[in-house]
Amino acid sequence: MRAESRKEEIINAASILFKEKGYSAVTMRDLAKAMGIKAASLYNHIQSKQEILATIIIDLAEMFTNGMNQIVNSDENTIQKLEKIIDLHIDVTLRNADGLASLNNDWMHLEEENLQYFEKMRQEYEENFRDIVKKGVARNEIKSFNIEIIVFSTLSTLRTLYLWYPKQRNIEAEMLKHDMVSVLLKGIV
Amino acid sequence: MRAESRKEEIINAASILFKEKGYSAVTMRDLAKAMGIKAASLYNHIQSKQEILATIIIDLAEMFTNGMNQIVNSDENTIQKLEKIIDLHIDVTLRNADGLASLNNDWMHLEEENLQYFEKMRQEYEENFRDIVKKGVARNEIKSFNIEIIVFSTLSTLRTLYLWYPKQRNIEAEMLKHDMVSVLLKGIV
DNA sequence: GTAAGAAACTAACAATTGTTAGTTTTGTTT
DNA sequence: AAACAAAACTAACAATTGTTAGTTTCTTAC
Repeated sequence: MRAESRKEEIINAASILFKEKGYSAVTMRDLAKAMGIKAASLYNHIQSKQEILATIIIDLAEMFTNGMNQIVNSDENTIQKLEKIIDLHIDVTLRNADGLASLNNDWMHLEEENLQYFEKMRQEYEENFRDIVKKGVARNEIKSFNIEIIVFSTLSTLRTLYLWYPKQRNIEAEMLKHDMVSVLLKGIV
Repeated sequence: MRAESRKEEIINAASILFKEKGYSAVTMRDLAKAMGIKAASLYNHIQSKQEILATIIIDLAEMFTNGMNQIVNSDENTIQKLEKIIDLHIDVTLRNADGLASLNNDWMHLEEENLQYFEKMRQEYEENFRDIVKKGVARNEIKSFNIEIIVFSTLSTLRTLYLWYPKQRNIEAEMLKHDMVSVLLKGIV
């Protein structure tokens, strides 16, 4: 396992604090205390509080974007693509559940270019998702409910995984993937 | 339509700002500007910033608690109860979508008694939900996937409605209820 | 038109914020 | 042991925060 750089340690500590109280409510003194140093010392490793937030969010958003691009460019059927999207969310959640809190709740505190970049990625992600569902309905692979409702309902669950999965001690990733596919696609009744 | 008191106007304006930036990032001067007055003038109507947050969140949490208690104490079957829970979330969302942002994202900034009261209500709500699903599985009204996954998945979608529904111009409440029941209970495949 | 309450205002406060400058300590390499 | 970089420190800053005190203005009822 690669040794973490001091900067990475700070970003990980920040992810946890941001998850607990949100970006705006966490002060640099809070973060320093969590690291066992003084606030001014943080600036030997990072440029600003904003840089921390941007690093957390943009890295994660790019993971989703890259994952979705691979899925879109594959020649699988709709159900297989949806299964891969579920896999993608579970994988990213397992890798960085703390950071996903910032992506979901604090993206609006990004500044200028990073905010625009993030919003563009998010919009394209949702459009790719919607197109997959739309084609699925057109090909009768998916029931023809309102498309927006299907997209919203599925995406809500996947986006909120970060809040829930870390609390579950006895659910394996494979079991989660399997049951999640079933629940989201085939229903519970 | 009943005339809004000045205090209610302030709380509604605060709900919108809290939704956009979160409780911690909204200053009393931001709120005053949105009301067209100076920050100090707010204190003729409210006691503190914290009181505003507590009012928004506790009122909504009590709506959910009361709604859930009615459902639990009814003698309907599992599917009917789940449908009523979906109805409840849609109704509360339609009534106060802005406030739900605070309930979902800023509850941890409540202080002392209100924080405890909220956490108690939330925990009981989730337990009631879980019990309904559990009974449904035991009676073979619901497929026997992992219960936690079913509860999490359904609740995630319902809790996130506030983010999504206000943006939909051409979805009627009745149509939303119908398709949401179908998607969540019967699946999309 | 005056009394009274509601609702706005100005001015200021003490505390906290992110950040910088300059200095000292720690740890490693020669 | 000397040299050097990494990483910590102290002290302070200008701006912003929620809130209070005291005062003025607006609205309504008699």
